[in-house]
Amino acid sequence: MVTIRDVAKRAGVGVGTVSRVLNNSANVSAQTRLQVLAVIDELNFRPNPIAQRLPRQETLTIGVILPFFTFPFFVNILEGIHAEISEAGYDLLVMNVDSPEKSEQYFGKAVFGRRFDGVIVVTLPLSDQYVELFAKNDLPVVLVDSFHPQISAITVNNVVGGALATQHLIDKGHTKIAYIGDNQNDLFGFHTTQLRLHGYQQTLRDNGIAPNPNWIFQGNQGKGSGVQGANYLLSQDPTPTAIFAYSDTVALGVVEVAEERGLRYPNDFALIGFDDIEISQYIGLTTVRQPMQEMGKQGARQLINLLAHPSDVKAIELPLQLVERKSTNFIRG
Amino acid sequence: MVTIRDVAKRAGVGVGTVSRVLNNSANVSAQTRLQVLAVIDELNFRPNPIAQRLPRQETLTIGVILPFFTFPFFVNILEGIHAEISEAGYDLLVMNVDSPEKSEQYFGKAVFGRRFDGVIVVTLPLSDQYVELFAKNDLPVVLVDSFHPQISAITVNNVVGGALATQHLIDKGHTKIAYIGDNQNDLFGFHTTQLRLHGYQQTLRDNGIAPNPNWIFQGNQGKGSGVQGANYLLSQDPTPTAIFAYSDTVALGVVEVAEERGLRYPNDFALIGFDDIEISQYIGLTTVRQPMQEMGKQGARQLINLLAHPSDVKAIELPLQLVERKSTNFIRG
DNA sequence: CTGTTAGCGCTTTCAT
DNA sequence: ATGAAAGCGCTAACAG
Repeated sequence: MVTIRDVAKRAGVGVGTVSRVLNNSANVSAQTRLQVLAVIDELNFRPNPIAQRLPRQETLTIGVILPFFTFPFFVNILEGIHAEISEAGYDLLVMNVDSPEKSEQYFGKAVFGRRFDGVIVVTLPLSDQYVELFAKNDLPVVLVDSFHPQISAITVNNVVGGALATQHLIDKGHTKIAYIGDNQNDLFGFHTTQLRLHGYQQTLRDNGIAPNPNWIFQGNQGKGSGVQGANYLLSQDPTPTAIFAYSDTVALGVVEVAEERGLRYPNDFALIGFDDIEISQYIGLTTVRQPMQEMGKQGARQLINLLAHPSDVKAIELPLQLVERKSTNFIRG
Repeated sequence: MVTIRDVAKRAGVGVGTVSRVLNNSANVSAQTRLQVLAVIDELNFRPNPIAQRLPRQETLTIGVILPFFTFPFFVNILEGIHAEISEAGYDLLVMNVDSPEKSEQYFGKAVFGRRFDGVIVVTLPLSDQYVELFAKNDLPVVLVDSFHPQISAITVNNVVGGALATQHLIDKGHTKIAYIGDNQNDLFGFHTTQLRLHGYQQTLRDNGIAPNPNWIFQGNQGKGSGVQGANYLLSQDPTPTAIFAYSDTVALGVVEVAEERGLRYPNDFALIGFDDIEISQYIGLTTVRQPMQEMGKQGARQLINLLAHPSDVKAIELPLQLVERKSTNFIRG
């Protein structure tokens, strides 16, 4: 293993000088620089990143804490983050939370471990306690798809999203509109399902429609919520004509049940989801699109900015967009 | 920031002792251990991982080089790897190759960077040159969905996979069977498309069917390959009755074109894919399932084993499984 | 069993 | 502009 010392010796200079050319610092003559560079090349020397990090007191790595790593929503956000972070020369360490204990464990690792120069938290809520801990340790954090008043955050407006979806259904002529939520994440403390529900209820009222509590179902397991929800709704009397599913994944469960029962959208019922994951275009699902990759990118950019300007906290809200496909496209004759 | 020195001082012992209790090494009296532990707790001390890595000469992190991070196939493999790696207490650094240059860059980073204790390469081929470099640097590598005779590898048998798919179609009564490959990855040097093609051709011959070169199409862009391939095949005369798509993603492209033209499986044509990504179950696509997550897990386990026993190289082949769904389920009346 | 000390490979003053 | 030297926080060999 060739070290900076070897290079210095061979180039006939001090290690300090080698370090300076490595870091492009001023105060090194063109002459010497070239010489050192030549030796570095000759010896194929690469500085040991760990050895660099110790005296610099930085890790050059960013930690990302996120749940359910394989879900398309999170993968897309992660891709956005990864692109920006690696572009900026930082390493990315992914912490995949698949149980509440992991969450606690990773937050602890992040705050106390001196492992990261900054942290991005996706979807998971950040408690006041941790906000304080992050602050105390001068560790920049940004939230993506989550919110805290004192922390930089990239969000969409889920109430507006719920309203968008509901209004679309109403515009299509529906009045008997159901909502299937998903409390899967209650354990982790997400609360988007409540926000979208709120937008849904508000919009119904704004249109003079009284929300029917029998048409609101809160499941607790992604696609499973859709399955349970669809079965539940189909057992109601009267039955709703349109379903607003908390997420595209939940909508998938609804589709499954519908197929089993020989029902198909848009003719037998209307269906709208949320997120616009890739699969949605293949099954013709109308949905409210979240700019997932962009959310990741912006989050990463905010963090990188915070590294340089620690007090430049800001909250950014990205727009949601209705994507209309055949699942809501039945025109009553 | 509290260091090991602070702990030592406060506990009235030497730093060596503190280090020993930190690393659970023997030779420290229960008495002292308890005392030190108390102080660690009191001061809420956590050893600085970077400072630990330097003298230990290990990074405690594993690098994963993989392409197209967001594709379900890779996400699933990655999840398997992540689960095992983090279980074993290592950090995971993901290097997402989305262009040939990135590939070169990341391999260089892995070999020369002293950043990793070991590396997992997914799908990308490992050149002899790099095999040598990894060896020279005593850096363990394992390949997942890729192969090299001198390196531990987790693979499936793609020739057999091609045969499985083709035989299934033949068993369903088809003789006019087309293959749509995908050379997208040629740039990156994948070659699975050739292997599956080989299995396809071999199986046709074994069944006394002469492969028709007009029914073989090599696209070059995932779903796009399916789109081009389907359009091409539909312009042939005669037209095949069944299509074996290189991957489920390619099959998706075929479905898209078919829908545009008002064709639907299984009645108008039969379709089989490869991989069994999540979407396939929703669109009723028959496919050859790869045990993606298991491939990742086994790869990680092999690597962890190599860390302890550097010469214990082994090649593992995991089984493929035909998953029959409606896309091939037309029974000729 | 335990304290002391010499590094790990690099960065960064501090003189010169 | 540059060399020497003092750490960064920890581990591990050494001496007791």
